[in-house]
Amino acid sequence: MKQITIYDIADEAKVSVATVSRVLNGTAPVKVSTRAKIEALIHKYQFQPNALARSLLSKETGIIGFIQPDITNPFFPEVFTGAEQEARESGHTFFLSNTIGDYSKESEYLNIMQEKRVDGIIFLGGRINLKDCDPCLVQEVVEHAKKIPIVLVNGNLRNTDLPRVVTDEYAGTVLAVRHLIELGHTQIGFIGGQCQTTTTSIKIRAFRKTLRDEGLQVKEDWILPDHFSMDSGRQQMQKLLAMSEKPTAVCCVNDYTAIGAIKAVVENGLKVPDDISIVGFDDIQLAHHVIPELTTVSQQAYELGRTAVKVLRQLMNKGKVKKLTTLEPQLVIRQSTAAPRR
Amino acid sequence: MKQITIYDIADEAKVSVATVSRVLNGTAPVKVSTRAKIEALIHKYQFQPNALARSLLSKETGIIGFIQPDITNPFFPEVFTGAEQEARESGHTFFLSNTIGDYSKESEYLNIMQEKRVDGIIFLGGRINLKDCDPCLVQEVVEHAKKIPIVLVNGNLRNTDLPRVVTDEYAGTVLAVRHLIELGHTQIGFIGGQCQTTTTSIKIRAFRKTLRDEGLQVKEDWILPDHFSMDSGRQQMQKLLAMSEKPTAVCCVNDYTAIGAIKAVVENGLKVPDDISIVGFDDIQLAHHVIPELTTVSQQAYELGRTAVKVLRQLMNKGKVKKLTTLEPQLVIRQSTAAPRR
DNA sequence: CTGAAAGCGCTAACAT
DNA sequence: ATGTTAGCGCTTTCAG
Repeated sequence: MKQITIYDIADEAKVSVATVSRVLNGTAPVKVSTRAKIEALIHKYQFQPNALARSLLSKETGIIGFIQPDITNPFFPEVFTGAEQEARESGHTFFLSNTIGDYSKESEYLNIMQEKRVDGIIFLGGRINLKDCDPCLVQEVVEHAKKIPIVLVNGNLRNTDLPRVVTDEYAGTVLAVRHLIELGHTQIGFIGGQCQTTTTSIKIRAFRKTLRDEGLQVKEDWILPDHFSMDSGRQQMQKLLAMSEKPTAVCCVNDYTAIGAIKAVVENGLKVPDDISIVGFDDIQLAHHVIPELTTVSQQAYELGRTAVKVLRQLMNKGKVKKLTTLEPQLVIRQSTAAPRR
Repeated sequence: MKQITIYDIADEAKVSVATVSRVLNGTAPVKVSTRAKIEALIHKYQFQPNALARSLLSKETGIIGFIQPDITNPFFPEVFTGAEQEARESGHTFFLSNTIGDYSKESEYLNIMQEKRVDGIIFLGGRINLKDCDPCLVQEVVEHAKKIPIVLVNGNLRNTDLPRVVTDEYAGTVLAVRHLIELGHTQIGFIGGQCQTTTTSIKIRAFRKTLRDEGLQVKEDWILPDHFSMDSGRQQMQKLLAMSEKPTAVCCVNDYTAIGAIKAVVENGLKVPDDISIVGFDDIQLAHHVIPELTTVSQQAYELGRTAVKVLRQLMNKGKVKKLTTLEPQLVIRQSTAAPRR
């Protein structure tokens, strides 16, 4: 169990630690014979230099902190996978946290990451997605950002100039609503999301505006935010279906709620899209495995992750960074939307 | 951007670093007035002690390495969530890797984790799930395990005594097959998984044995391993449905393939469970949101994660550990299984 | 109660 | 080509 060190190698090879360090890093020429001797020892003991000691000196850990709310919602793993892919280029690896949108956990992780001297942080969800975030929580992030590069993904912090990478959720929602209108729908509802959340409020705003722009009436009763889960989608759709006057199409805050919504429709003996059209948001992998396959707005989660790392890397290299990178979402038409009955 | 150190604090407080260290750790009494002075400074500069320096000394990083093949398959995030929950008790956090079952990536991560001196490693998937693993790959893990505690989850390494936490997949499969037989099925197929994988071979073995024990015939053409993805389930079910003689029920290697299989059935204009019963394995959250809700075998993913951390902790504390902890799977009957037609 | 100093494992001048 | 040595930031004896 004892970890062996550069000294152990040096002793046995009868050279100084500097020489061992040199063969380890190829940082200066070493005689072939002594190099061979040292390499043999390294192999013999399966010696791995202590990264803690190295980092203490170099001030680099090669670690990126990834703060995200729910690893169980496939959207985040997809972003993570993109980030990981991109990070390979620069040899960075990840320290992952699961905050469940709990602000105190975010603080905790922010501190831990700072203590562990990660090279940078990618922040998703939680407080950066709040319409009205407590200034203290904002300030906390700003303080950390003074010491360590942070990029915000799909979120924002008021009065702050942290670099951000976002999907244009407004435009995405417009795409979704227009699609429904073009199919001939005039009675459209909105389901899911939390009001205090920017994702939700942006989407609802785009929803209302598009409806009005197209000369349609916005029925407030049909706007039912609640949560981001499948269960939530199911429940809200249930409510909608219990109303005397029902919409013929529904926009959902994300694919998870959309899947729940479909479930509710089917449970009521109705059919998607025949009786009611449903459109999601995110385009998680599952979206085209569900029955019926989900029409949705692609956020390019993977690309979002890659881009976040690219921006973070610029920041870490003290290069100039675009304060805002926007990815354009795309409408993906599949089976869950169709023209309304008759 | 400059990180401040214990020296900066000591200087400004006109005390020695030792004293600062004492208030930081509460490791010895400090006069109230000097303590106050120091604490004020710590707050003023938002000082966070450098964990690298600490770990260098303490030989503990508070980090657990989590090696897993596919963060995109919800089963793994569920295990991870359980692990994280349990790890909070001891203040451990996670270093995550995504190996995509690529053995060279596993090696790479094993090395990185070793260099970073993580306190322990939880290993899922990849080589530990191989029926016939290259001895070199086995040896590599064994070498690492000499230096750092490793626990294997749902896998094994031949001729090795690394502690393991596993679901009894054999028993789980028996449960699934029996359920189908009790419903009256006699024509049963098996879909998904990779042959070289122990999960798959254990399940297929249990599948065959149970069928025979119940006096039923095993039709080899109906055993179609391939992969673990939804697409794979869809394709294999497609093949099954194209056969002249078809089974009336199908066991799937996991929930993902089962969902793909349902998809294929519906695409062929048939119904689950009316025309064909389907049972999955894992009981991912999605299983009860899919239409029809999936009958499956619960692996208690969350519990698996918790247990893995518990065992790992014992190992880290050099306590005695059970070499093998087995979790009993449970049959969860939902809507995707029913008695065969007529 | 507090300070001086050694040392954790490694790298990077600076010598030789 | 190789050795010596001074840190990196922190904890921990050992003295006062």
